[in-house]
Amino acid sequence: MNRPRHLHLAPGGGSPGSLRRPHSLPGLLPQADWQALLGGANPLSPSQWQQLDGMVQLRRLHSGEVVFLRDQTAQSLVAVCQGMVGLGQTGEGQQFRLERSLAGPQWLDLHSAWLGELRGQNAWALRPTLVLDWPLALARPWLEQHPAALEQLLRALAAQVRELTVATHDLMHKDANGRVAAWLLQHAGAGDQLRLAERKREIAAQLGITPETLSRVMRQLSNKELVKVQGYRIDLLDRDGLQKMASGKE
Amino acid sequence: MNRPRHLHLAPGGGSPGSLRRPHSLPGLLPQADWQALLGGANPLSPSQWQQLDGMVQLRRLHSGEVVFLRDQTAQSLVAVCQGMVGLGQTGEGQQFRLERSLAGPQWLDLHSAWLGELRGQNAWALRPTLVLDWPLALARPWLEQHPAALEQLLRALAAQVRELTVATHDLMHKDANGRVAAWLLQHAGAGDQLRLAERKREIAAQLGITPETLSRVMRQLSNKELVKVQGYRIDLLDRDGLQKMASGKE
DNA sequence: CGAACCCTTGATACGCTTCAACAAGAGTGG
DNA sequence: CCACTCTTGTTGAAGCGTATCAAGGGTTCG
Repeated sequence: MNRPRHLHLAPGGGSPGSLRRPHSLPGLLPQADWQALLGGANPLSPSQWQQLDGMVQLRRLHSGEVVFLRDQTAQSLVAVCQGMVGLGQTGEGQQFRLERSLAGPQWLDLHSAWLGELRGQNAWALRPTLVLDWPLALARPWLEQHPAALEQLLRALAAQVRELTVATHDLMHKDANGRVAAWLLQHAGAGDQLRLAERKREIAAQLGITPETLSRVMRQLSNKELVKVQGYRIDLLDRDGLQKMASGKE
Repeated sequence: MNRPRHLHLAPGGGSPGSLRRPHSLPGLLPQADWQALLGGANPLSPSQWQQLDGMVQLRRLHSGEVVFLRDQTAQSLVAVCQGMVGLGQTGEGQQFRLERSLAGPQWLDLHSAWLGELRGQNAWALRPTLVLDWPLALARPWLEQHPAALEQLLRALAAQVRELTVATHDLMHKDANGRVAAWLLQHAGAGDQLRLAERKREIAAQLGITPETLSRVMRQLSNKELVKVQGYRIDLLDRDGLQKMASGKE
């Protein structure tokens, strides 16, 4: 009912292979990474893995397919095991507008089911993706027997609160330059090189700006020799300068 | 080190009494409302109340006093028992910039301590306030013995995720008119009348706009006869019109 | 009374969006 | 192989929305 009709191929320019969208689902071995989702520091036992596998439902999704819709009642915890999922509202004309994207393995919607509310956002696969549904009716009693896992779930929820708090702060108080600079620093991690894993328009959407503005900002950063842009490959030339820009100064 | 020196009296106009800021702390009986914070549906027993009271530290704060600072390591769960607390970052010149305000009884910072990180935001009393600190080192073992309470905590965290998600969405996709309209509808609840419990500049800050813009938007709404403004008292005249404006249409 | 605070209103400036056009890459079908 | 289409990113010109700066009125406090 929605988005991509064909989705030939992804970006021009450097066009990293990771962005290609084949019609057939590649080797997504249908397996959940429970250690990443629930384990944390203390490892889970093989029997626990088995119990968990028995409770969940796995779905392999093509690029563009719906994970859930915002007016559906939430009765399960949802995670993306592999691939990438977009979260957002419906804009004009039934089209999805991206607000956030999550790469697996990561929890996708932990909060709605606990509140017994609607999902609140639409979720759809941004590329071939493996998604996990864990009905809360099964999860709740299991978690009561495994407080360590429950605490890990709580930690994941806490991390989301932190991320969203930062996001609202940036939207309120940073201009486009600052948000882009902050995004670059965050996604570069330790290294000074970074390869964009999403289309630029998707990055722009998550920063709350238009693709045109992102393009102009990148050129501006490039002119100031803060970064070097080659298609989807970006080198950070001046971290201090970027940091200053991300702080809103200058 | 910061904000109000005197804070004579609050707003002009209608000037609701709830906004006055006396120098002496009125009758804040130093008691935590555990039922609201941890109970939820199932009631807590008197012995549990006692245990909890023994673990926490209560602080009575004057208007403007600091609850915590953003570069402090979080080792406790913090809640507002009574009064009102502002959350935000430090702007230029060591001044606090409000981003969110929470009225008691409500959890203030549930997430930082679980992550073992810094607070990330400053928190200060917006009026005489009773604040609760619950060291995580004590809370964690107690919660393992009381899974129902832990689940309630998780629910509170989930509610914060939902709120923040809505906030980021609004900041990304709604203009000032839409955000104000949405705010009015949310805070009016069922009734068509609503009395502002904060200064207008604080409301504006939470909406990510300047006080000037808020004033202009209110006049615009008033001219369209969507609302009737009398100082700090606001009557909603046309909920459908406001809803339409909040949706971004028109 | 003056001082301090708040809200309001007006004029101006700036940032970003919108609209439009263009180039490049990649599939499609002749 | 070509032209054709559809995508993405880029660049430019115009316009809207909001911030900024400045001034004035209202209220409370000392």
